Parts: sequence; C-alpha cells; structure tokens
Amino acid sequence: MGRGKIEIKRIENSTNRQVTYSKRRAGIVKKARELTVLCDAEVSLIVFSSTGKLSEFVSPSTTTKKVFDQYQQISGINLWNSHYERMQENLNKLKEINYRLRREISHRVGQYLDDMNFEELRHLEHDLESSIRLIRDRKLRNLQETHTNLLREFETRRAEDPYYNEAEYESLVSMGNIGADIYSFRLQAGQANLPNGGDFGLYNLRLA
Amino acid sequence: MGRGKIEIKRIENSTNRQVTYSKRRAGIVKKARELTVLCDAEVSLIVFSSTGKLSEFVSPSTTTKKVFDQYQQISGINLWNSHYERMQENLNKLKEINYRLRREISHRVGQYLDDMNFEELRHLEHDLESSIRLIRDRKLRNLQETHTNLLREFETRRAEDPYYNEAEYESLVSMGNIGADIYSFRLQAGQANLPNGGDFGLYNLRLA
DNA sequence: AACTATTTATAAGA
DNA sequence: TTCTTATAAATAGTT
Repeated sequence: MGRGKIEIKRIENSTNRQVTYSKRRAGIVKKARELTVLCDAEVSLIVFSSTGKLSEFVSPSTTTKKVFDQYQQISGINLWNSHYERMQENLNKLKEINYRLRREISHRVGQYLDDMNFEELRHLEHDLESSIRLIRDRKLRNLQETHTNLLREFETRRAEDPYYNEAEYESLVSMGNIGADIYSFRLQAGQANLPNGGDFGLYNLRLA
Repeated sequence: MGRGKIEIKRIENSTNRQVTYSKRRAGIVKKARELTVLCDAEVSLIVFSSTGKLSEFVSPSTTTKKVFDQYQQISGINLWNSHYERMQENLNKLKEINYRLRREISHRVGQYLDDMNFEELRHLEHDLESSIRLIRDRKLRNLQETHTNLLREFETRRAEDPYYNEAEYESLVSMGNIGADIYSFRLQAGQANLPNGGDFGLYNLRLA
C-alpha cells in the first residue's frame, strides 16, 4: 500500500528502514488499539527496534504484568519463575560457599576451633607452617629484588653522572647481603612513608 | 476500510465482534511479521480474545521469554523487578565478598603473594605465627580433655565394677602427662578408624 | 468462507 | 522529520 508494491524482506537502505519502521510501528499500534476497543480484547504489543529502542502498547484494561501472568498461566510456559528460581539457587550456593570460606579463614586465624578434632588441628598446623615458609621465601625474594634494583640504579648513575659519589657506591656494594637488605629495606620503607621510619621488623626477618 | 466506515468502539453484535476479531487479529499478526522482516525489529504480540483465548506472535529471532527479560531490563521499572533487583544486588555483593574471602585465604595459604608489599608480608607472617600458637594451645587442651575424660571413665568403672583391673588403672594414672597423651591419642585415633593406627604425628606435637 | 466496494495504510517523493 | 499523494492492502458489509 503505497506508491509501489514492496517485497517483504529486510530493507537494506538504513534510512528507508528507519522511516518505514516509524510509520509501520505507528500503524500496528493503532491496529492494536482498535482491536482492543472494537473486539473487547486484551493486547500486549512490545517492539524493539533494530537499535534496541523499546515501544509498547497495552490495552488500557490491563497491564503488561497481568498479560504476562495470564500468558504464563494459559501457555504453561514459565517465563519468570525459572529465572527467579535459578537466581535463588545461586544465592543460596553463594551463601553456603561464603560460610565455608569464612569458617576456613576463622580456622586459619585460630578461631572457632571447637569443631575440629585433634587430627584436623594437626593438619591445620602443618598447613600454616608451610604457608609461613612460602611467605618467608617471598619476603626474602622481595628484599633481594629491591636490592638488585638498587644496585642497578647505582650502576646507571655511575655510568651517567661523572660526579657520582664513589664512596657511597663502594659502601653499598661491600655491605654484603644483610647490609644490603637493611639498606634497601630502609629505602623501601622511606618511599612508602611508613610511620616508624623503616626501623620496624628488621629483627623479624628470619631469612632462611 | 470496507464497505462502510465504522466508529472505533466496542462492536455490540457478538457475532460481528467475533468475526471482526478473527479478521483483524490475522491482520495485526501479518503486520507484526512484516515489521519484523522489513525493519529488522523484534516484536512480541500477545492477544486475549474477550473469551480468554490466547493468540501470540513473536519474531522468529527471539522468544517471548527473551522479550520479557529485555522488556524488564530496558523499561527498568517493574512490579516484580524491585524484588529481582534486590536479589541481583545481593548476588553481586555476595560475589564480591566471596572474591575477597578467597583472596584472603590464598594469601594465608601462601598463594598469589605478588600483590603484597614487604610490610604486608610481614604482617601476614605475624598473623600466621599467632594463629599457629592458638592452634597449638587448642591441640594441647584437646589432649588434656581427652585424658581427663579417660581418667573419669576409669574412676566410674572402678566404682561400679567390682572386677575392675587395678593394675591397668594404676599404670594409667602413673604414666604422667606424656604417657597419658600418647595413650589418649591412640584411643582417639583408634575410634576415628584412622589409616596408620594412630601412630602418626606424635613426634609433631611440639606442646609448648 | 468468498466477494468487493470502500476505507485505511503507507511507499515514494518533496 | 513531516506532508503529500498515488497506490497497495485491509476489511465491513454482503452473499
């Protein structure tokens, strides 16, 4: 119906398609309203344009929710509950996992040990011992990296700056491992602007 | 469009209404299909006749359920949505908490330490050390309780049973702490039906 | 369920 | 977008 007959297939010209969409959407909404009034029917029309824009018509005698509820009842297809129930299930699963994670942490912090027997306590102790070993290793590596970076920085400076402080450099290199650790650690702590000036914890290193 | 113009108001003649309903329903479904094809749109059309009969059209590219979900998302405001949204929020909160708990555990197990600096590693190490102390304390108390219960049981038996084994009892009482620990631990392990007969781990007690 | 005179929707053009 | 208008399509009333 128009100046020419058109084939019912996707309109490739995007402008034309948009124009036709507007016109026909108005048309179908009008038809829906007329059907509602003339025939005492209940109509729900929902349209998403190709760009995702939503248009809808619902008979004034009802609401979209009512139509969907009726649709579910009559068609037997469960639109909402499956989604809802899946979500509820998910929620419960997450809560359960959450609870277990909290208990796991509690145990690892030394709380709520009442529900553990001797054997479980022994395993937990072993776990924590090997964790501590890993953490100490990492701490050591952390220090060593800092030291290496520091040395590299001094090397660079010495190469680039004709007025570098020879004494400072030599003292750094000659300090050896422990000295270097202390130095680099102080540096790191100073950079991080820590409260106690970087002196804390040195007696605690216990490097393997 | 027809032999005569009609006013858009309820058709009172029930037969006419029924006929018009059939014709116009077919018409609007055709329009819906054309809109889908021509304009690449997604359409959901649900119609209930005045007698409650259901007709529907959905674009082949989607389903009524999908349209329903999209409708909810895009329109946002929805009767059942307040509930749904609260649930979604809850779900996301739980997921977030879950993630943090897992990371906490990872750290306490000595994994994924790359994102921790030296100071954090030091704190973690201290934490684990005090946790271990707590767990060792608990292990010790566990043993002592078992021992106390065992003693109480023997007392009861001696009082009730004229044929109790005096030697067995005396040996138990005289064993002292270490002996009692071993004894009670063997008992416990035996009850739990552990694989290595309860001999495991005794050299590991390290009671403070 | 067909038919068909008319009304209505709309494609193309401005 | 909006209006115009020639034409296609839908359909009210009839058979």
